Amino acid sequence: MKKRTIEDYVELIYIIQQQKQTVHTNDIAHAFNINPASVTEIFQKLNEEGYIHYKKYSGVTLTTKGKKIAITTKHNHDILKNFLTILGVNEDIADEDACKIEHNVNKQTMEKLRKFVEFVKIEEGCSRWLDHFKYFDKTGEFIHCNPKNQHECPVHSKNNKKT
Amino acid sequence: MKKRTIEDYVELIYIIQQQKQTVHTNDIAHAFNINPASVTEIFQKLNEEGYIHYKKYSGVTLTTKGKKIAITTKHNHDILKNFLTILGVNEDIADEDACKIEHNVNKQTMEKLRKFVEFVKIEEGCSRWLDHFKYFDKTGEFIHCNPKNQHECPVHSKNNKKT
DNA sequence: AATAATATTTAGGCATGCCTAAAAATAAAG
DNA sequence: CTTTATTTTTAGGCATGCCTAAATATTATT
Repeated sequence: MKKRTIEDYVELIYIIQQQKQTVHTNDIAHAFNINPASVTEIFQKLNEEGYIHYKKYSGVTLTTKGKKIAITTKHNHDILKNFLTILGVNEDIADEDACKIEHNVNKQTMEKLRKFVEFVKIEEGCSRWLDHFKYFDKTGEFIHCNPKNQHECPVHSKNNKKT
Repeated sequence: MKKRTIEDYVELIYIIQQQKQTVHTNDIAHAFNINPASVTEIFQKLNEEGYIHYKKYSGVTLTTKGKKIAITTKHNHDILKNFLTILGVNEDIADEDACKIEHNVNKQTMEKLRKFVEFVKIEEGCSRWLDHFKYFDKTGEFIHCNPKNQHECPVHSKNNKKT
């Protein structure tokens, strides 16, 4: 039995809302594969706690508070997913795991991860170490990322075709 | 209300067992700050499911099955903690977050993280990029990790004192 | 607009992970 | 070895996050 949090629901509502304006019980029920009746309960709770505007039978929209939560949650999710993707985790798994991690994690941790992703992004194209990491990941072989070794580096030397 | 899993308990029992042989309800109750009565219930469940040997009033020990789970869980925990520490997360936060993440995460993800930590460990001392990342984390300034820039790199040039 | 189809809600139920209070077993101190 | 203190267990309770079945709204079809 999966345990879903307020953030999960708010985030999903946010995503659906970008295409549909109002979000209905069935949208959530399908996406999370739970019973519409359960979604009604959740809507009631989210409404009480001020995350959504809810009126019986009319679907819901996010309040400002709700939208704010949704955005930071989605933001965290994206960072995590990007990060995992950098490490070479498959996209679908990265997505899944990002979901599981995103709520639990300390702000500082998120911040470091964000920086890491940003760092790698800036490095893009000139990052030898990441190539070396990927090579290490694939082959188990470690090449010293040392300028003087460069000519004999199987990852970066000219006469080497990267797979 | 924190949600703790079987792995959490088994792992804790494992850790305590390394110093105490048998683990008592109060040990767990203190460590997790929950009521001893709740621990009894948990012991009963863990016993039924074959993770521990349990007899009323006599404390518990891990079964082979339990020990196996505990070891891999602790292993994952260590990887996560090491990883977060590499990124510069404070040790206590790293520990806490490792706890939260360790059960939820895909095997592939764990594997990539493990490799990453291993990679960085091997690189130890000759890893310019990590220094550059830390510098970027601290200052927001990015230095191209390019061999020809090296002489003007504020992180690695001789006439620079690293803080 | 009447009826059929679909969507939503209500009501009642179940398992889980914790709680408190009180009972029972064990350990410690005189 | 008996009384007291401590630990552990039992019993009963509560909130949560889901479920099903049945009732009620809404929407679509003729």
